[in-house]
Amino acid sequence: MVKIASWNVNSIKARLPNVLEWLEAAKPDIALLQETKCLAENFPRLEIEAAGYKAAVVGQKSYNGVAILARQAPEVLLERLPGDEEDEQARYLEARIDGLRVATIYLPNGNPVASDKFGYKLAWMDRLRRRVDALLPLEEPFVLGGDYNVIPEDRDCYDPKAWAGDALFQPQSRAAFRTIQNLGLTEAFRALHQESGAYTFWDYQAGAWDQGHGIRIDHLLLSPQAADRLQACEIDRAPRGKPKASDHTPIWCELSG
DNA sequence: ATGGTCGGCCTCCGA
Repeated sequence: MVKIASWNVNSIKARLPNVLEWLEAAKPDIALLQETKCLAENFPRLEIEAAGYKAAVVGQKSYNGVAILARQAPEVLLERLPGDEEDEQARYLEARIDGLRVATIYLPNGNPVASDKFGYKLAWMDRLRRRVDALLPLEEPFVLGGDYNVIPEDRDCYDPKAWAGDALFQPQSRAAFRTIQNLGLTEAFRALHQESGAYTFWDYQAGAWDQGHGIRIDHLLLSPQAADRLQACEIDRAPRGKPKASDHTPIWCELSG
């Protein structure tokens, strides 16, 4: 069995105690992190290694940043999403660990909708679609996990009306997410759970966590060969309730074999 | 109750 988790940590430096506590408690074999918010050379590798994990890192000053943690050093396959040589934002890292291909994804937020940020989001999603298109013919097990910044359906949102104008909830964003899935990927959480109100993000503002006002935007997308092995997928709410929490909480899945 | 919260950091931007 292999346990793969994804967590937007909202700064690896600010969150290091929380991340170390979570690694110790949840014991993922592979951890896909987003919003590390630091240059690769400033990533706290020593502390992560002391916890028993090797890190592959793509960093950037102040914003974005992704990493993959695993017991053995991940074999890095790609450090950026193909399709735009001008794109310098640290949002994608693909690696192989024990025969399994994984990618950590920090998909652009896209707000405000009436700005070029929304166009960048949709273009990034089309690049991801093309990447999936290139990977599927390999017929490999792979997991693309991360902060997709997309609320797939009304039931993934406490108050759909409140999010109607948001980039995370635009019909175009949701359609692009569906298009990627419809290439043949399995969204692990929805494959195993049908309930509404299962969230992965609660805003820091307005007591969203205490009031249960969340959204589900962190997803694990599995290739057919990975989906065949899917045993479990859960959202781990515990880290969101701790002091100095990230605004996201981890999601994980287990694959047999 | 017409606000409120974080993190990084060229004190405002991004979320």
